[in-house]
Amino acid sequence: MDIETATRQLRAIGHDTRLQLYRLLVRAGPGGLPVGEVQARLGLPGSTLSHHLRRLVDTGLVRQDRHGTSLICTAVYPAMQGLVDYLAGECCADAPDAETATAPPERAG
Amino acid sequence: MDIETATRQLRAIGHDTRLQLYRLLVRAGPGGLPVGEVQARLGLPGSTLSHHLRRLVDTGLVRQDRHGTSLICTAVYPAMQGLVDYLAGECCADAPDAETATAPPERAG
DNA sequence: GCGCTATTTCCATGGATATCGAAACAGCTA
DNA sequence: TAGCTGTTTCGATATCCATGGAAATAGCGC
Repeated sequence: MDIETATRQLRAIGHDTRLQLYRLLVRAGPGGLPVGEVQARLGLPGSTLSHHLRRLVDTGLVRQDRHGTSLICTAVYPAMQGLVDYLAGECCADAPDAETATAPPERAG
Repeated sequence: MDIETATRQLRAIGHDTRLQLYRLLVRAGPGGLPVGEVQARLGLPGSTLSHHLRRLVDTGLVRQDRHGTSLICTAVYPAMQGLVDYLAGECCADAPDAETATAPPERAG
């Protein structure tokens, strides 16, 4: 997990509609949901939804698989897990001794 | 932690410069760093840095305290902890049974 | 191939963000 | 008060982002 990937994923879910969308897919479970179903539940125009979905897919947080004419959207759990792990490990250590314990030596300075 | 706060915080760190900035403050520990020191380390113009810092302070991820003429910036650990907790709990449960545990009845089917 | 449903791309528009120089402001010291 | 250092606000510009209607594409069944 590099910092660039992290920021892109963070920005992807840093939007009300997209976070709701992602939550919906997470709760739908491994079976996922077709785009049309998501559209019906969130009440969004197709083009807008497609735009947001693309963003999530693009950053690896969501996967899409064809199933007939429908496109099934599924939350990619490991991706979010990796992001949470990154935040907790790299950024969220609640003590400065993390520098000597888990954090790599400061490269920037 | 409501979804609106979550998205705002996510968007705040969903930016390369701001995530680097936040990491820097986390690694600096509870003692924090003055703005000038951060500016020197990241090599940013003061106005740009101030803009980003304001964003982080505004969302509660960073705190600022006067110390003479310097302004000490400190990472607010509980804020990030809350965000990580929210992501892990609300969004990152790898099973649909989260619906029966915490989810509202949006289970239209 | 034709028609049907599901989904995306195209295009335009309005709004938010990022950037940074210049000037203003805050607090200390003499 | 004058002057110094540290930090923010002002102002302007370029860029990215969000939104959604209309047209195009993808796959299925006949």
